Amino acid sequence: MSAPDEQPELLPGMVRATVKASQAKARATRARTSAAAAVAEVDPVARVLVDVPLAHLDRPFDYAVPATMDEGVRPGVRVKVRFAGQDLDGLVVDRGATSDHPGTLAPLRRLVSAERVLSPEIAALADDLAERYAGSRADVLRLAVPPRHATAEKEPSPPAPPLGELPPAPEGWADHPLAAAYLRHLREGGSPRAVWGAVPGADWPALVAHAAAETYAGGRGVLVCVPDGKDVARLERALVDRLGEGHHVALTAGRGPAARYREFLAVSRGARRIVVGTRAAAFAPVHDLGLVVLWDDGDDLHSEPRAPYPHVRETLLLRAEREGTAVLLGGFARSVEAAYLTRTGWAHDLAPERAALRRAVTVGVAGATEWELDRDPHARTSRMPRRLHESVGRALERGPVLVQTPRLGYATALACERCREPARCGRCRGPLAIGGPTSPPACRWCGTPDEAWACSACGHRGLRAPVLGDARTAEELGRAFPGVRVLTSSGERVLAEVDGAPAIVVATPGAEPVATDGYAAVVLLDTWLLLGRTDLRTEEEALRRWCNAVGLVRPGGEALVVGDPAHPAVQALVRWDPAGFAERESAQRQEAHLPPASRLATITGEPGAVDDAVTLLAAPESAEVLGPVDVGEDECRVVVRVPRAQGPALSAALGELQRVRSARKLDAVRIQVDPVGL
DNA sequence: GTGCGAGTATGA
DNA sequence: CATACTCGCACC
Repeated sequence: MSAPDEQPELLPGMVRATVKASQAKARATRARTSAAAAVAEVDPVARVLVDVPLAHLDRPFDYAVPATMDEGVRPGVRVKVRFAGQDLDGLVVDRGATSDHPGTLAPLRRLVSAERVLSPEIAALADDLAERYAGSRADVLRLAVPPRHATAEKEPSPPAPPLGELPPAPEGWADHPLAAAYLRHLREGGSPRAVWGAVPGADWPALVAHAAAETYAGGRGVLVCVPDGKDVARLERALVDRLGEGHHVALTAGRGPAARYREFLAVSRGARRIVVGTRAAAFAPVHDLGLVVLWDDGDDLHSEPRAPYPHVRETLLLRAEREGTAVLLGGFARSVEAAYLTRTGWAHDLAPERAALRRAVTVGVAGATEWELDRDPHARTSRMPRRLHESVGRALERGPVLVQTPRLGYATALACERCREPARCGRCRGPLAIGGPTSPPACRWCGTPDEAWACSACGHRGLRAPVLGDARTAEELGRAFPGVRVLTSSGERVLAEVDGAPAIVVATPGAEPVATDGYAAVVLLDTWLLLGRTDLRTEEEALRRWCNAVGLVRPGGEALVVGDPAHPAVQALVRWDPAGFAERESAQRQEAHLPPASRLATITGEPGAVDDAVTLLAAPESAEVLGPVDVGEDECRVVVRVPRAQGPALSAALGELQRVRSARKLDAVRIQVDPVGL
């Protein structure tokens, strides 16, 4: 903050005068026993982001820096300030000689700690994200800066050891023609951006660790975000294999506040410059950030459930642009958003060679339709057609077999027992579901019970709950393959890893254990169930889950899909073409004015408040307002949609709306920009 | 959100 | 005219 040339000495002097006046006034009016503290000689003004939940107060406020705190008050430190009659937490974002505030400045109440927990980069990121998601900086900062732990803060953060000789590079990158150039750029300090489609069976943690090591060896920091703790553990092991101990930290939820803060400090102090973690790690203040990596960006664990609901992909891409870093967006599957990045040329496509894919896995479809499956005597007991049963039997001689089955209760809708036609309400066509063990099936939309249901397609009167769940599946498979070890991994009891011995491993999507040397075969059961949902991302999400399971196969292994070979998502899996699928999906969404070619936002709340908000919203000309629709709990929701180019204008309008509503004390509405599930 | 001053209602 | 209350707005 430097004074303009034409007023060299004037501004600082003015501020000092103002501050002194404020102290005089405070003395006079309150007649405190102790004299008001002197103010710092140089840069007596601290700009502070105060932790207030109100949108219209979401901006820095200026405070006078007492001389006693002169040393410690620097950008990024925590302070306590008097604000609207209460003592609140704040973060110093800047210090300067002058203030724009016309009144007198209150002094900082207390310097909580001289530890600089908010770097300028993360402060800027919080600005970007608050703007983008129409939320407040305070909310973003609550996600970005972990709670202080005084004991952990007293401990020093030992520096990372010198980088030793690196082991030979893993082979997997050779399957991607562009990878060598990409990795070279990383090492040389460049900022290449790529969307990477991993080959099934690839040891992706080793490949990510290699990319991280190249960047690190070139003198820069790395940030890797993965969906869950299981992936963090895998990546940690890969990083240690590659670089040795002590070069990275893991930032995950559920490791306790002390550990969390200790690891955060190791990063903010620059003692560690490689970070791997789950979504909270996206905010890690890595020094000299050179590369951000996001694995499986389609996993909805990357979507933050707390306001303002930022998505890790968005957070990392904003950082990459602002901090000029390289980007690696990897996965076995490809999200529509990732496809959009390659389509617009924002990122390169680090696609695998066709030949490598052919070597990696053979995907076959078994049991053409569920109808056929039902007529097959084998399928009666195991939901597996004979051909599949034989393949699994053979694969079991070579190693473990993964069987993916949809989670119990994943789809609660009922279907015709005979032809699998989804059961629909006779009145409103909504899905029928079982309310409880004794109640008759009822419509999930209008609530009408239907005791005399008959299938509209075949006239059959029997209903089946389509999901059998992993426990039942495991039991059936145990009977079908006597003497074979059957393990399950789902829900509360998730296995991280299984050994190479023959076993049937039944897992729900996302809970698949890694096999030490990969699975001899991967079987996908009940694929029609994952496709039975009706939301926007059903097919993309189903394909993602299948690809992630098939990704665990050992090189040269096989995958078997029980499903409809004519379905586009099943075809994309068989041909292993998630990129092409995402590309087509992306084009379709563009035609239908859906994200990512459009930007959507939802406004949710009491009907009156939502209605009011829509009236108040100064949306861009091109905006469409859809709804409101009832979403239960006396709440309703509208969707606002604009072409992507108008996205920033929509965000700005929504932000302004929140500030106006907060200032006028109107009933709160919840705003979500680009919500994942719609 | 809280605190405060202006403005309005109410009553001795 | 004194006191009690609501309303609106600033909050550094």
